[in-house]
Amino acid sequence: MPDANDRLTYRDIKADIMARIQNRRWGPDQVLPAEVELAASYGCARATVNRALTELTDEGILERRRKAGTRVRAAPLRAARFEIPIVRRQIEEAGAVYDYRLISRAECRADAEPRLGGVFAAGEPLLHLHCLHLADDRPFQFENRFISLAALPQARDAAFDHLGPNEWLVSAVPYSEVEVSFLALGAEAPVTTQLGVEPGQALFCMERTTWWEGRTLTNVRLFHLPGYRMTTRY
Amino acid sequence: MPDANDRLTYRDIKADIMARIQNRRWGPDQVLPAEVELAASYGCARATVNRALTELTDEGILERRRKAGTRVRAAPLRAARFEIPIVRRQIEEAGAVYDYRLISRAECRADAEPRLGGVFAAGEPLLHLHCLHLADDRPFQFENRFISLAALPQARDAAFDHLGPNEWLVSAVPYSEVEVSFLALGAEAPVTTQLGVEPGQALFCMERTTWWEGRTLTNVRLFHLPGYRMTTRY
DNA sequence: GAGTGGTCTAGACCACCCT
DNA sequence: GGGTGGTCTAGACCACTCA
Repeated sequence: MPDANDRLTYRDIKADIMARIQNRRWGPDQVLPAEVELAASYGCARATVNRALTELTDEGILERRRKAGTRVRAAPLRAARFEIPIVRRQIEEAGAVYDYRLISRAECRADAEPRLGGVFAAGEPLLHLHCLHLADDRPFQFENRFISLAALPQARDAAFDHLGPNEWLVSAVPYSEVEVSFLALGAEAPVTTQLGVEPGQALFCMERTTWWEGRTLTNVRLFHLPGYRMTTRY
Repeated sequence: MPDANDRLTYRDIKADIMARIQNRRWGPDQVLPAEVELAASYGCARATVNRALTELTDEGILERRRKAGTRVRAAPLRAARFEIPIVRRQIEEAGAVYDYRLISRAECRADAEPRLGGVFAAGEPLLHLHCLHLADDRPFQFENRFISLAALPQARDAAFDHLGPNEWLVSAVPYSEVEVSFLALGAEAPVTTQLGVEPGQALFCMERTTWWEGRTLTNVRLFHLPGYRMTTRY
């Protein structure tokens, strides 16, 4: 019995269904009434119920199969959504002054580091950049980036001394396919000197690889200061 | 020009719009035609276009405001979805045999560790558990958990020697509110001995705090082996 | 004020897949 | 075979917010 005389929205229905699940009126693995029945009992159109149920399914609370019906997931399949921050915006939103420095810029081949073997085509020419992102003049994030010169030859003409490679890439090739990983790495040179941390210190690292039409464009490892964490609620 | 004579689905329309954005036919910050016009040009109902545009907005590609219309986000707001794994299922899906061991079980107060101050109510009685999750008899994940005995007194009666606390909690209080963090921590005792790693070794850690009706139920830190990473694509 | 997206309705057809 | 969810349609009203 959710609302009063007013018409129900799909949000009301979502909330009501969620409440029934939390109250155990609809327990784990239990099959819910069919959409038509729910629509009748809520006094609304089937499409409205459908939207509520579809969203709860996307959120991992329900499980739906044609003919089998809708049931409450016994172990809710929880998925956390993390916004992938753009470092400049991240720093500025924290009220600090963003600054950027290019530390080094060199060309190399894809076999320079063993881990690049699985990322780029063998022997492909790469641009290798080390960059530092600062918040209020203090190191905030160290960037170790490789850009494929085979896929993006125009990167050779970009200096990257004032515009960071991320912002350059977003304007050159937005909306590409991306793989993101979070991992923990012990600090090694040159991260240690740039971030001012001890060797071996545990650092939170975000690694990102970007493709465009099947070709690897860039791979980057972003190293954060000790204590950094990514957080979300659900 | 997406399909042939067949009726268009909202997926076709999504794909077509995405393609136009990638081809720069609709560049960054450009305003798209209104829903009614798109519907006319695709030869379908407005609701179908609406669903496509709504999903692209949720995915961070578009930005919509009433009256202002729909525009292409200049810097696509990317959000990555990570499934929060249940360790037993994670191990079994990798084709390994799951095993669980309770390492220690003790009662303490919320001031036992300084970091618990911000999580539990001051001085609250807690159950402190150390657990090990194994894959094929090898350590896979170390669990350092605190459970509020004020909020969950029935935890006192659970032995946790065969059923892990996560599975116990899921059956006791499913569908609660959760905050998840990913962070990097240097290994310390007792993690070092349980996972068999050197002190200071960088470990990927997932921390999770769970509430129910405003009270903190549990806080857990899950430590993974070196090299562990969480990955997703978008 | 007026144009846009947000949502609901009532009806329909179909694909899937359980029994 | 038949019941279920997935999707589309055509129309409608409303809330927001820009100019």
